Amino acid sequence: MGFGNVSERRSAPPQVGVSVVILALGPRGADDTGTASNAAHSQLWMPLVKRVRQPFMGSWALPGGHLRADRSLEQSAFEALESTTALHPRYLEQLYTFGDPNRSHGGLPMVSIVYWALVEQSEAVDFEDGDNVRWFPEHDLPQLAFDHRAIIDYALERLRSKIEYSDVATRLLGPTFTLRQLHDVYEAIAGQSIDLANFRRKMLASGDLEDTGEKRREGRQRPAAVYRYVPKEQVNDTVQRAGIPGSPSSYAGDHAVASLDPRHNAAHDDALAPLTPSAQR
Amino acid sequence: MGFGNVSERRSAPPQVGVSVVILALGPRGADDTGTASNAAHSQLWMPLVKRVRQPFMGSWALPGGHLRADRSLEQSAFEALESTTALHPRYLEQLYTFGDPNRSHGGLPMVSIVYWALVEQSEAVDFEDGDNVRWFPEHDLPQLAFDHRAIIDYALERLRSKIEYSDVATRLLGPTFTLRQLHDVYEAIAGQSIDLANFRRKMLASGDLEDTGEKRREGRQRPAAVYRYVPKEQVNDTVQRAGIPGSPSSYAGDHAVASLDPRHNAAHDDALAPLTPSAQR
DNA sequence: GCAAAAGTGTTCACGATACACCCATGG
DNA sequence: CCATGGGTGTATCGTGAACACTTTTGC
Repeated sequence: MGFGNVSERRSAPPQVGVSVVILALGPRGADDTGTASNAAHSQLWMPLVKRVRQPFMGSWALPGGHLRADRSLEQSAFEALESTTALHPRYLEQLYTFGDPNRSHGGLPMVSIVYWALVEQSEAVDFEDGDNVRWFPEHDLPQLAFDHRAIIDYALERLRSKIEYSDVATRLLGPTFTLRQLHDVYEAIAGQSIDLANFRRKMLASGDLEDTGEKRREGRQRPAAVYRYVPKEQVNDTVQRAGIPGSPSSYAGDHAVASLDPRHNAAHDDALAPLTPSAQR
Repeated sequence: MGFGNVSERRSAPPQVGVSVVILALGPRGADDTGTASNAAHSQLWMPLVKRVRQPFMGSWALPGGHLRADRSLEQSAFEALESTTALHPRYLEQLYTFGDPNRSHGGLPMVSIVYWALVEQSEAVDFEDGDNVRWFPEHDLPQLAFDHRAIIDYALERLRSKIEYSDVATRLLGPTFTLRQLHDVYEAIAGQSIDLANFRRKMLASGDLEDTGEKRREGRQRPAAVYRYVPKEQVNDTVQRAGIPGSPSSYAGDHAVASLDPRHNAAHDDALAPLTPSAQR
């Protein structure tokens, strides 16, 4: 597969791959090394893989894989995620496509279609490290290969903005949760304290939380009510378009995946596609 | 360039290209055909090109082009835009990457990295149609090739959400404008009437509009003050990352390109990259 | 001076914030 | 019975929507 000469190689299309930023809520108050990060809140953690070839051999990098012509981008992202980390995301959304010619710093030009995923805490609860995959807390990342550091920052930005108008926060928890747990997620993502009383009211007022009737005791005092996320009426025309962002869908069985409107890019926005699509918002 | 057999072709990577959704503000009240669309506001128009090969030969489609390993994605999008329509965008941002295996409906699997662009009204003021390129109003689009209709809808969604927290609206006008002109843009994009008094106050309160001192007469009555968009203080660390969304930059000379935070997608968000980057928000 | 558009003022409803408070539970 | 966290009440503030109003211009 050799190219003829330099100019042919220049006008040739670049290589294309998929990468995934995977995020999970870290253990309560765990700060790993005693870094200066505020130990009050939980932190977001993510798995990274060690590169075994040049360039950036030995550096940590985002899990990734190849594209296949018979798979949707999302499926490719899902497979890359699953094969490298064996995790099952509760949320998966395209983040951005990176293709700057010099992002590979000496390697061949590479276009990366990047997705971001959320997995629930219990999936990674032990934050077990394999041979070539290891979990790192958001505030204590190692040196990263390529432009992966910037990509992660962008994913975190997206998460932070998206938490305000979608249900992404619930995807870091299990299918049911207490208001305090949800509150913790919001604080972890925002990185600052949020008034619990007002938070509670706002969440309940949204109408998207359904009381399961169940009670759960987190600490050693009074048990809290357990809720489930149930998006309100899906006022939506049935215009369904495969692989089109803004069309959310179910995933891996019963895990609904949020959509969003592309504010800011909103903008930007989409959701899982593989299974039964069902619109929202 | 033939592949060996079916299974090889399946696991092979798909073809990759760039496409661009180009939007401009249509002439005042022009409705082309007397369709049922509310003739009160202006409308958004976009140029499409006629396909000259299968699949979808003869259908209208988004302007597009190839990727080159020695160009950034944005540059490739810019070149595709320029070579097919000869337009100079005042805004260019990555929209989304589409790669569903059956979006080509019989053609080879194709991944499209789609950008969206805004050009100012005067650039396309005559909405002149070339041989194979023609302008269409948002509410009177022809049958489109591939999934391009859905892509356009998504671009419009993005524009509509992004207008609320960025300066995209001004990119549909020239460098200076009256509040009424800006108001018209907002109404065209929103598709509904907006209280002019409140709109005026809100815009001025944002602090991003600077009175040029100039006066301009649109109709035949009292001339209006002319403003220029001047983003407030750029409170931003100098962390600059090439090709990373959220980092806006200048373009084609003096045309600054807006950034955004990725709400909704924000999605979703980035801006021009080629020239001197300078952050915002 | 009249029509049309530019530009200002005033009111109201609602949502977000701050913070005081009561209730349920386990030890 | 008391400490801890669950859960509620309430006053205040700022923003956006509605709409009445004044001012400036051209004919």
